[in-house]
Amino acid sequence: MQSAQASIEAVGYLGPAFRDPIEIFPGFGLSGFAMRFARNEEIFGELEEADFAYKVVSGAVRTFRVLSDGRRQVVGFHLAGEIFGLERGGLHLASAEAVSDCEVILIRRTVIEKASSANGEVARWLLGLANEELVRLREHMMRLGRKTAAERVAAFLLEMDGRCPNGGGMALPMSRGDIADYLGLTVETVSRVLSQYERCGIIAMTHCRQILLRDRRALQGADA
Amino acid sequence: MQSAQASIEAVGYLGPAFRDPIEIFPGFGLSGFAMRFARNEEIFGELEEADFAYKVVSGAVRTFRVLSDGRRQVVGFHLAGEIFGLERGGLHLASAEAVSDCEVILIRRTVIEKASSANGEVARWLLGLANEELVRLREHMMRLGRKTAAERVAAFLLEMDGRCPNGGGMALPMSRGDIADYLGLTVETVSRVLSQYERCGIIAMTHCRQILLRDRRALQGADA
DNA sequence: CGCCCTATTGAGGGAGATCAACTCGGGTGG
DNA sequence: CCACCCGAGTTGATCTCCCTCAATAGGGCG
Repeated sequence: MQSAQASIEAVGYLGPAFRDPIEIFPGFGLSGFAMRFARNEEIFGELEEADFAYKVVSGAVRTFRVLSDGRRQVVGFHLAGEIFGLERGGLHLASAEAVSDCEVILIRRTVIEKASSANGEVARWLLGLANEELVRLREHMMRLGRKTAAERVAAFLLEMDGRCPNGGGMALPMSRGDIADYLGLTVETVSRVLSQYERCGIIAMTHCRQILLRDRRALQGADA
Repeated sequence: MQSAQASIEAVGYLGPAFRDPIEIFPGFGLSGFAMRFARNEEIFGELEEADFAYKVVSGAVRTFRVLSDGRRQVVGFHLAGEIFGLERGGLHLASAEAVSDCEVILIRRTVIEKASSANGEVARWLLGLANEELVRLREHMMRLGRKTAAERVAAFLLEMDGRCPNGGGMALPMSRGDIADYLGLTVETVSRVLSQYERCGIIAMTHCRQILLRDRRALQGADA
């Protein structure tokens, strides 16, 4: 895991690291430049200066926090079109890494803040993003605090089914370890629950990351 | 638990239910009216129309969600000066109840939204509130997903110590059950951990809700 | 083809839940 | 003022779900 700066050369094989400026929120000069990151590469680290916010163009990103003894909590997965790293304050409160090779647009936070100050519509757009995230976090809090392993995995499958569709099923970009750290479980437990669901005919796994929901109703029930 | 409407008469003994309009965010006509709620009374329910946002004047409020089988997750505690019920969308995504007898100010959401549209400063103020909440939720997510019972309780004590000081110690407004449902634990576990901390001399409990942190360092360590 | 990382499966243990008994304290009514 | 009552809190014994440790299987990349 290298820093974003180091990666500019490191991922040269993926193509040009920088692209032309790209508009993020049209009409207010909120444009940024594109960068590519290889799988598992660090995009930014916890407590680093938060100079940029990020928008995923392709691929997937995870944000997470790590305790001193290595325990990791994945805060969220960010897929194409989504924005991350936008918290207030001068420092990032989580780390971000590429789940898969990916391309993201970087926008200077100073530019965003200036646009937000000058223009209420930008401020309201940011507010909308923050509120969407709040809804998701509160939902996830319920899972982490009060749901069983089976219920958490069911909720995860339903969440992802809408977000990364792939020919009738879904193509998960993340590993079992990422899922486990998102759901507050272990790799083994995630794997066991998935196997269980497959044995019951609730899901089908053509590859371990290619999952088809055969009985959405059952999963919704299991989600409680 | 009655609805907010029913409570207007129900809590008459607490004094007048309504007060004169009170400014919430000065200078933009964001004023509301005060209401009183008795301990454990419902302020609003999950999936009810979200006509109002709320600001705590005195006392404490809990917001929470409940699963069909009764499992409860407390999303947050709201003390004097804090605002709750402000999520986007037409429906409340959590219920709110008075932890103790309390007084809150109600502001029409339509008024807030109008002020936000007309005035970027209001929108930025709302954005700031949302971001504070995001920081708190992400921190709490780490606790729920990856921390032990002892670590969660330590984090809770440290959080509350700053928020409800009372003559050198702190006066918790909420029951063990509330704490347990906030931390994703059971009443028994919370009680056991607190007893443990008291036996070690890390805290002192004059009454069960009156707690003094004798060794903040140890708690910060336990918080990991 | 062979290596290594990821995923799966199995066996055993432990943190916290559950079930149950008991204590405490505050409020109410005699 | 005291006796009673009831909800809240504490403590103990047992259980269970998930974690831990370990071995095996699969799959992508050089």
